[in-house]
Amino acid sequence: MQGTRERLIEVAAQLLDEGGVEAVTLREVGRLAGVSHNAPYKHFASKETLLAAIAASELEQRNAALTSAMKRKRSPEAALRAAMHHYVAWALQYPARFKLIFGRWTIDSEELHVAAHRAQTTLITIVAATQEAGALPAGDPVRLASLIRALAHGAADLAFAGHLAAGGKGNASADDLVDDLLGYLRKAAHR
Amino acid sequence: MQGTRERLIEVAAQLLDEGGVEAVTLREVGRLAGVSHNAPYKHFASKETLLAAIAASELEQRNAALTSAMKRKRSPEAALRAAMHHYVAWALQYPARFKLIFGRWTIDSEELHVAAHRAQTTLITIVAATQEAGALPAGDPVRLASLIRALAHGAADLAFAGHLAAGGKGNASADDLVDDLLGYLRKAAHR
DNA sequence: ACCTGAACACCGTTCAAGT
DNA sequence: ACCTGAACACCGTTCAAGT
Repeated sequence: MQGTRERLIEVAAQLLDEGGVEAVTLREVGRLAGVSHNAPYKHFASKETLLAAIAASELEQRNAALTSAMKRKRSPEAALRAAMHHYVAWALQYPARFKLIFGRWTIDSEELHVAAHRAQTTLITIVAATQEAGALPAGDPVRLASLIRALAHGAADLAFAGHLAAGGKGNASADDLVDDLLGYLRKAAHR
Repeated sequence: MQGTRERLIEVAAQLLDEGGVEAVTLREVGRLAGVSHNAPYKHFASKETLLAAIAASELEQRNAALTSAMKRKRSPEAALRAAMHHYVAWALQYPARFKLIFGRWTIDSEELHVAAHRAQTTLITIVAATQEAGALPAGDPVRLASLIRALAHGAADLAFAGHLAAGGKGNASADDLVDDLLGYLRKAAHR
């Protein structure tokens, strides 16, 4: 038996996945949670705060999944590739969570900042290890991690919206683009 | 003296820039345009249709600006770099338009598809020319254009949301990431 | 401490009229 | 052909109560 607060978050996340952020209404959340339409205000200052709580919880989960998945890979390069493919797959399967986390936060949640920073740090570590293995060009790993993350992010976003090379040959999935980038970077490293 | 339809689009675009898509209410649009709150329904089937009209008009404008800017560049490589920097600058200056165009379209506007396809074609042409000049790796220009566009898109989106290497050294702007990618691709081409 | 019901000021959309 | 005012079914949020 969980508390009302946890049930509200759970129900809201479900609505989010089913119909996007616009489907998350406090009234429907309350109804599904079996409380009145304004009971959420006893646990969250506003609808935005509830959404921020969902985003933070999702980021934590992603982080845990990422770090545990990393340990199962033999080479840092394979780990990096797998991490980016997971990122893309997650974004395409849960687009509303993806958009929620990477939209602009009107709530300045400390929890959210910490989780985002941790995710970034994990990626930087993998990038640095891949550089040492010679599969990525030398240089600031922070900046290189940003490059790789930005590509995965953009590819996932365009793919979801249906803007990725619609029709004809030359079609590339978001995963293909991730592989292309890592391939070019590997080539750029070996000269 | 313009028609009501044009004034509605103009006013709605202004609200969009000022307060994002959530600030665009049909009632406020009507008020600013000097008509009743449901006059927009005589010109657009729904709020979504009005937003789609804004997106299409914006895409056309971007396209015109892009093609005219291309002609002023000496090399295809310089043209490509300038095009991506323009894209990023536009996304950061008009984030609501950016999100509107690259969000999922619930309206299947033919106008919108045509404009998006034209923009893609323009970019592919530049990419192919840059390949011939030897500043990009060989291979399918459609796929390479997708890679470059996805990076610019992701970098702009992360930069706007404040998720790009927050704090510390190794900070990279979206423009930096575009330059980094083109640099690596150039290096990968010359081996 | 946690919850409820009524109320307020908004929405998008529809409809019966008006010119 | 284009517009209006009233109405409907929703919202987020607040507030005075209740246990």
